[in-house]
Amino acid sequence: MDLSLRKLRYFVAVAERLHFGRAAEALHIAQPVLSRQIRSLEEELKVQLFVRSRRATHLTPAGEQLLADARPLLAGAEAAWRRAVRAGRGPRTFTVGFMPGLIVTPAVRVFGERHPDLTVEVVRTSWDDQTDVIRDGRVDLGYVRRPIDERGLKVRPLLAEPRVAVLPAGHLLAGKERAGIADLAGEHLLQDRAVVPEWRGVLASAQALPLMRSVEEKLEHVAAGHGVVILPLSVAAFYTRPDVTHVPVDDIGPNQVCLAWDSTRRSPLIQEFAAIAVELQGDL
Amino acid sequence: MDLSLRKLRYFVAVAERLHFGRAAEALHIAQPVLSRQIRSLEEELKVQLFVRSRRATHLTPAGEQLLADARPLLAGAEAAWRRAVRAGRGPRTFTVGFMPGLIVTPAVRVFGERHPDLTVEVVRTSWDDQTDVIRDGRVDLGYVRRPIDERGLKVRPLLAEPRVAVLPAGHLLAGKERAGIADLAGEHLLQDRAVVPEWRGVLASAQALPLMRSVEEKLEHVAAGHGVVILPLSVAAFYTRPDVTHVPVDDIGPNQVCLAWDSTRRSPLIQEFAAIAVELQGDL
DNA sequence: TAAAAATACTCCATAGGTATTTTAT
DNA sequence: ATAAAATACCTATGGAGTATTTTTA
Repeated sequence: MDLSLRKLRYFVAVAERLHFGRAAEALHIAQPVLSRQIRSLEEELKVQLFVRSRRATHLTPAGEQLLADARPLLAGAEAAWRRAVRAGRGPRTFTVGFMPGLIVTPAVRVFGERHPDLTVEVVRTSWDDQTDVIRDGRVDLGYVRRPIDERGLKVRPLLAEPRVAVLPAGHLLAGKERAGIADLAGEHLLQDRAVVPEWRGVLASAQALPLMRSVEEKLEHVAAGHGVVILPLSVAAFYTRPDVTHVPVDDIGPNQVCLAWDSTRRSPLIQEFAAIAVELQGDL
Repeated sequence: MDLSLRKLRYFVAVAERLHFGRAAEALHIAQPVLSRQIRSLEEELKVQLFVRSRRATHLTPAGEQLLADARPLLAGAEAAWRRAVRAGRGPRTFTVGFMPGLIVTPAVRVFGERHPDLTVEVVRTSWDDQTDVIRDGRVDLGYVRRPIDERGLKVRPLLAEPRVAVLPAGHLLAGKERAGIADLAGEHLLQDRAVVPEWRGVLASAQALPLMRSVEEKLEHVAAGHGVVILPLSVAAFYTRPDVTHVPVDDIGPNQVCLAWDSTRRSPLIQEFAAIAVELQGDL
């Protein structure tokens, strides 16, 4: 009758690895336990989820379907748990996430003044977790930068800002007024391709990306001459260092900044914060 | 670690009734079992959910918060279960929901022709369940009529159609070209107020509404002279009967018809169906 | 034949039941 | 005094473990 979220979590672990032994290890349980739990899940649903063959395990169509639903469901459960615990402990809080370069303080200040009883918290996010923190309840509302996976979210465009190429200070293009994306041909893009779709079609050297979790680390690599990064203007302007400059790039579309929140929720606080943020934006 | 959906379901039952005994009865379990399960949930979360006093049980703030998240979570679990089972049994299906008066066949036909392997099903919905069927996975996409609770849904406006007052054939307004909402003063509205927000401000007789689940039943009551209903033109035009007519009402806004689907999902099939529906709409 | 998953078994935690007690009005 | 929830106590199922067998490229 009730779907077990534990079994669902186990299922996702196996589906991600397509290997019972390694999934069991990752879950810190014994392999036979996992085999039995998956089998039990299959019996409850009366549906086969995996095809087990000698040297490979793979998903059935039903398994694919379940996997698609499982992740948001688990994130939702985590979010519900976290929010309930938070509501029970101490003062009421409202948490805002934001990506580097975005200024949230004015909106937070106005919002905080209207709700003196509320503790307003602020969390800096990154490309990797900017939407995860919304889905799993760590923040109530996030300032995000597109492109994002909008599934499960309510997204409200806030502003668009131009993007620039960040270069070593000694670069040919350094100091130029503007540049075209063609001028970057041959450069190494120190970034996930998906973030700069316009990069397709550029003749560029493809190398393995070093792991860079923060803007600071990206700039370190740029300064070291490993390549260039494309950043929203406000970010490039914020993280200033003498050995790095930036030039606007004409044919790269602007970066869209949006407000986003969990689409299953309609808290008056979320609505109010969003209204304040939009209004303050209009003032600029 | 894992939230138990069973306990969550029990929690919702108690939160809805604020009475352990009656909730236990509704759940077909014994009252002490329910007491223990709720207590166990409170211990897992380390948060008090209910305040139990002698003749009343009520929710704590944490309980309120959990209740807000619980329902979509349970609906999501049900949807995931249902879709997995469906994907496992027989041929792949795509299910479309629609409200009375809406014509879905052209879109279904085009979509079905492009996917000969797919079984396309159609489900008629009502005011009460038009969004529930989306949330709990009974349909993949729905043609809905606003206003709806948009939480958890992705909504795409499709068309707007004028609304008319449906009257007995012998009514004063019968046969008129147009009417204003003021002309309906004193009439009994056989409908949920929320559906016709413009009705506020009309001097109208307030009576208990008889239970009417379908358009047919509403028309029966209109014919019997019990009052009037406001319907989208296409609905009034479809359900024709000799003892009932309708007149356009000027100052009631048009009814908006939208496509809606579960916002956590982004299936190519849903996208494609939506595109076809929008395109066919443009042709009219 | 060897890696991978399934089965066999044991143990304890948890969900269920009934009977009874506590509690607050 | 009494309605409502909590506690006590018992049973059965389900999840966890280890040891072992089955399966198939």
